[in-house]
Amino acid sequence: MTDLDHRAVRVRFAPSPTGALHIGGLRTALFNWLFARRHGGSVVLRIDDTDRERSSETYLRQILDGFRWLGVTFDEGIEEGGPYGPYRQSERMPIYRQALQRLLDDGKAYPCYCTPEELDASRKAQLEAGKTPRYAGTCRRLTPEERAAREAEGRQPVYRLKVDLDRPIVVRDVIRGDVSFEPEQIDDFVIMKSDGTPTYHFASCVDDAEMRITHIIRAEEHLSNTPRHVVLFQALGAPVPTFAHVPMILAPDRTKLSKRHGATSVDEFRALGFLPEAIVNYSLLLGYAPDENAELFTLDDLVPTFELERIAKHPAIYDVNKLRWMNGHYLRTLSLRRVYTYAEPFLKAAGYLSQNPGDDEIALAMARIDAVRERVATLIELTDGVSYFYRSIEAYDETGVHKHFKNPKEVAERLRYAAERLETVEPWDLEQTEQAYRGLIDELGISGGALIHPTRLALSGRTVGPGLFHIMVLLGKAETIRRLRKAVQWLEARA
RNA sequence: GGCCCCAUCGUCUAGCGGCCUAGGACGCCGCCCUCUCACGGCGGAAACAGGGGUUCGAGUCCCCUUGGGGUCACCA
Repeated sequence: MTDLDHRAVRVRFAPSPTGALHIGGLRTALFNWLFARRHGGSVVLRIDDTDRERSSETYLRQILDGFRWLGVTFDEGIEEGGPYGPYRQSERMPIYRQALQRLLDDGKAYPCYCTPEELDASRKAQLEAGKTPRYAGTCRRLTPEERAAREAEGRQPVYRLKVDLDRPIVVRDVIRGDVSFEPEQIDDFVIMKSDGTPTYHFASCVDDAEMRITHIIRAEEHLSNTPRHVVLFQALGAPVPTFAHVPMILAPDRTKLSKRHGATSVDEFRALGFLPEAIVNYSLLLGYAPDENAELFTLDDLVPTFELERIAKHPAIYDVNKLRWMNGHYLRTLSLRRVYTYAEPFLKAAGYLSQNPGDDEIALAMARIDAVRERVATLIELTDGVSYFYRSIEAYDETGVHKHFKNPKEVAERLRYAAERLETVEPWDLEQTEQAYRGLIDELGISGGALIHPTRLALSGRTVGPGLFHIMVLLGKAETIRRLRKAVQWLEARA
């Protein structure tokens, strides 16, 4: 183990492409990345796709694409290559077979012909008796004749690791300290399935050994499996890596994250209009506290001081509310250019932007985004927030009508004056429009709100939004006046 | 059920024996700013799961209880 300390740090993130990359997986990947960067080591992205049934190329693409979007990079992996490839377990079958053969030759593994039914029955019985189910070891004691007989029957065996322990297995975990497991907890477990593919435990350990992984940073759900892995590394004659089991992220109902909990995957958050900066920052904040009170940070900020020891031991429940707040924070503090880039696909999808917007179109969009971004939390809301700049108003907000279009006749008259007054405004900017309005308000001897609120409703259809004169400028003179007149008509029809 | 991990405001957390009448953030409530909504600023309510020890002294160490989570597959 001490020889590990002298080797360059090598960590891996090994997702199984059987589902989307969720926020917990992302955080684990980020911890790996941070640890590698902190110690000048390498991160490898390995794909655990030994389950051919459930693995899909679609999920794999999604995961890869998600990391790209988030700006998370790997040093070795299925796309970047590297000296320890292939990095896809489905392409490493010969390696597992060789590893098994070595174990067989050393007498450390043996074929097992028990049927699933037999095993199941035995397991159930033990479970009911309140014991940890263990494989009885029947096939371990098979004579060559018995073995040959079963082969002759055409039975395809699984292969089990021969586990003989005379003392507890101690897992050295950086986050939790030493965790000890009694020998009777670990039986002769299966390492190769009857179809010739390795089990997760086997593939994972063989690869970690072959790829010279020094630290295994993964989710806590694997802690209970770890003594098996320790035994496997030893059987393979490989150094045992240092472990760090990071706590899980739970849904608000305190159970494991799943589809029924709404958005939990990176893709979903992305579609909902969350920014990479916020997703990365927030997921890290769940269980990691860099400094006393630091909450807003980037991945790079964390590198110089990152320590696995600072990761929380207890599971965290994620809170969309705080993510929303954080997203809003990035929406209003990131450069306008960047926010525009993130918003662009949303605006295009809504039909507000053309497929290849010109400079003027982009400049106007940016100005509109800038006016709205400090009052929204997501890109979806941002898109909604600028909607009335791009399409005419289909309806006036109901409570707004109640409040500001209360006396149709009176309001119509005021808005007509306003339209007339605005005709004369030149240049059409913040100062001139406001001056014109203030003047009119004075002349009419009314409160500012009495003219401003109905105008906002007339121009945007809403009661909330950017400052009124900002709206006017961003809408343009002609459109502002057109909407005012339209409101006048609407009001007169109701007077 | 066996085994393993965990336990500070509703949520994320700071705290590694005295600096804690427990700090910060989100959310919530008030006030200020103000043409609305936000943003921002100021203030407030809100937690050491319970019980035993150890110690001059325990949120911090130990034990038990309770609670939560994980794991016990030819799934990863």
